[in-house]
Amino acid sequence: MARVRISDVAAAAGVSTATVSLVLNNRTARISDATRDRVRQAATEVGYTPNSVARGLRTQRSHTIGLISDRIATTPFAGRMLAGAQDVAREHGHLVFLVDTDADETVEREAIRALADQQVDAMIYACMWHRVVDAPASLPRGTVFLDCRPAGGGFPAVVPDDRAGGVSAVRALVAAGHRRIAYLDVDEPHPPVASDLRHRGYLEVLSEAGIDPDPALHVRGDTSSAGGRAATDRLLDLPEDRRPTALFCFNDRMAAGAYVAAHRRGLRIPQDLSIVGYDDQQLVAAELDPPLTTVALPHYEMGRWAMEVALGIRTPDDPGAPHLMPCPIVDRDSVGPPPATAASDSRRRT
Amino acid sequence: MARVRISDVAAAAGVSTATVSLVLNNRTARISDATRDRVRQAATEVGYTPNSVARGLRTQRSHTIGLISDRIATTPFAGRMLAGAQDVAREHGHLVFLVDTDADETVEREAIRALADQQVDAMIYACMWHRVVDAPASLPRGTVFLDCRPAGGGFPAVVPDDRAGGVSAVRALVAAGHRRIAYLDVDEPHPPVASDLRHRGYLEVLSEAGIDPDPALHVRGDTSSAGGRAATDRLLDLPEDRRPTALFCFNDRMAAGAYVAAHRRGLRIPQDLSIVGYDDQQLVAAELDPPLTTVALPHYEMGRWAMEVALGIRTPDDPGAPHLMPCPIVDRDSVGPPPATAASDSRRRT
DNA sequence: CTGAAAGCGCTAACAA
DNA sequence: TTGTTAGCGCTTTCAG
Repeated sequence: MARVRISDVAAAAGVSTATVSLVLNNRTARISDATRDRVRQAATEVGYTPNSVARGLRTQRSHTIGLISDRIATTPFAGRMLAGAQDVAREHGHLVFLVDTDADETVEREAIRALADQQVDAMIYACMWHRVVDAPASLPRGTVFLDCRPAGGGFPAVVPDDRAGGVSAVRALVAAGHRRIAYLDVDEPHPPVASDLRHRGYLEVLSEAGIDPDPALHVRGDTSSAGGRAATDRLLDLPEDRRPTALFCFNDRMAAGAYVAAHRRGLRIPQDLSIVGYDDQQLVAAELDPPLTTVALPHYEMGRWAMEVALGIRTPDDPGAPHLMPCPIVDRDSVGPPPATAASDSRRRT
Repeated sequence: MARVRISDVAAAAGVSTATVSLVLNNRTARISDATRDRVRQAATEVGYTPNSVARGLRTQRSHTIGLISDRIATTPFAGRMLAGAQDVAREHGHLVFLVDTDADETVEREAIRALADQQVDAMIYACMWHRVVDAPASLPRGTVFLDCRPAGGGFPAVVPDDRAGGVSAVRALVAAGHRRIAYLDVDEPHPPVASDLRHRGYLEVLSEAGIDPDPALHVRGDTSSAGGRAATDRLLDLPEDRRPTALFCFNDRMAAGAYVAAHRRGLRIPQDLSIVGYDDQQLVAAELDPPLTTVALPHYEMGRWAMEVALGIRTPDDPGAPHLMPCPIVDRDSVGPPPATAASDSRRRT
C-alpha cells in the first residue's frame, strides 16, 4: 500500500536519487546508456511513479488547472466546453480541478483561493452563456475567460461569434427565397449580449439583401418553448401580407415552441413556414419533427481554445479583444422555399 | 506576485514558524492568548494563506478527490451528480479533480495513475447510466462507485432504485384506474440493468393489483423519441379491447415519442392515453404538452452520497450491497383515469 | 508556552 | 558521468 519512492528505485538500480530523477525526466544527456537503461528497468520493476505533489513543491509547477464556472458542469447546456478543455489538458499531462460556484460570489471567492492554495498553474473562468461579467478581484492575471468577457478587459477571453451566427442563419433563409423573416428575440430586462449580436447579424443580412426590416417582425418572448410559441402566435396573427414566411429564433427551445404554434394552425414545416434555431441543443434540435436547422454554439472548440491559452500553448491573436469563435450552421430540414402565395413579394394569389 | 509564506507571518508576528502553524491550525491549546491573537492578526495583515501542496506533502493528505467518469461532465444527462459531489466536497474543504475518460480504457488507466500521483485522498468512479462495470484493476480500494456497480463487488456503490421507481410509476397508473398498462422497454442486445429492474417493479404492481400481465403489452424500442413513437404505434394498432390505456416508458424521450404517436391519431393525453416516463429529463419532461409525469433519477443525492463516503463522513449501511437511492415520482399532467370505453374492464360501449 | 530541527519526496546546483 | 547537498513550504516531535 505504501507508495514506492524515488529512493527505492535508486536503491534497486544502485545509483543515487539524483540520477534516477535525471533519467526519468529525460535529462539523459550526460548519463551513460547503461545506467539509463538500468534505472528505467528498475523503475518499472518496482512500479515507480513520481509523486506529483512533491515534484510540484519543488518545481513550482503543479500541472494542474483550475476551472471555475457558474454551473456548466452541473447543467445540461454547455458541457462540451469541459470536454474541450479536458481533452487539451489531458493531451498535455495536466489535471483539472472543477468548481461550480452556482454564481455565488462567496463560493467563487473561496474557490479562487482554494485553487490558488493548490498552486494551480492557471485558471479558467467559464460561464454557461455568453456574458459580460465583472471579473472577481482575486482572479490571478492571465486567467482565461471562457464563454464570457470581463467587463473591463485585461484577460484573454473566448466567446461565440453570435453576430456571424445570426448572419449565417438569416442568410440561409434569404438564400431559400424568404424576404419576410422574423426574429424571435429574448424578452428580458437585461438581455444576454447574444440577443443584440444576433439581431445585428439579422439586420446585416436584410440590408445586404435589400430588404427593409419590418419592426413588427422583431418580436420578443420568454426563452422557452412556451415563449417561442406565444411569440409565433402573435406573428401568425398578422394579416397575411405582413406575416413572416420564416422565423429566426434566439434559441432552439423557442424554435420548438414555434413548431407547436405552427402545428396548431395546420402549418407544415418547412412547406408553410421555415424555421432556424440557435444552440444546436441536443434533445431539442435533432428530436424535432422535422429536425431543426440551427446554428451550433462552438462549445467544444471554445473549451479547447481556453485551455490552450491557459497552458500557454497558444497566444491570443489580439490580446485586447475576446477571441470570436465561429458558430457553424447545421442544416437539417426546417428550411425550405417560401410558400407560393407569399413568394411573389407578399401578394395574395387567391 | 510572490506568495507569502509562513515564515513571513512568523517574522511579522515575531514568533517562530512552528508557532504560526500551531495557531493557524487551531492547535491553540498550549499557546498564550496574546501570541495567538498576534499571529492571527499578522497572518491576515500580510494576507497569508497556506500552500496546500506543501501541507499535503507533509501531512500526506491533499484534501483533494478524484472523480473519474465515462462522460457525465461533458454530456447533458447526469450533471446533477457532479453538483451533489461538488457540494459535499466544498462543504468539507475539498477540491475535486474531474476526468472524463469517454469510456476509453487507456485514458481511464492513465487518469487513475495521474490522480494517484496527485495524492488524491479518494476516488469516485462514476457512470452516466446505472450500469454494472468491470472495475479497473488499478483503482484504489475504497473507491466509491457512483451510478454503477462493480461486477465483482468489493467497493462501496450507489445506484438508483430502479425497481422501486418502476413500482411508483405503475402504481400511479393503477391508482388512476388503469388495468391495461404497457411497458415500453429498451431494445438492445445488452439492455441496461434498469430495463429489467423497472420491468420487475412493473410486474410487482400488476401482481399486487391482481392484473394478469399481457405479454403483448411489453414492447421494445430504441431509447429515443423515434423508438418510443414506433413502439406506441404498434401498441395502438392492437384491437381496441387489447389496446393499453396507459404507457410506462423506459425514459422520457421514448415518452416524447409516445406523445407524437398519440397526437397523430388524435388521441389526447391524458384523456385518451396516460403516460409515465422515467428520468425527469430537463428539456423533455417539463416541456412536453401536457407536462409529463415521470420518475426522477436521484442524481444529486447519489452524488452527495458518493462524496460523503469518499470523504469518510458516511459509511455504507451494508458494505456488501450497493446503496439503493429512491427515485421519486414527479406528478405532472400526463396521467388521468382511463377513457370511459375502456374503463369497464376493456368492454366496448358502442 | 515557544523555538529548533527534522523531514514529507522530489529536483537542481554544484562537486567530484 | 554520477553523487552530495540544499531546499521547495509546511507540520510535528522534542527540547527548553
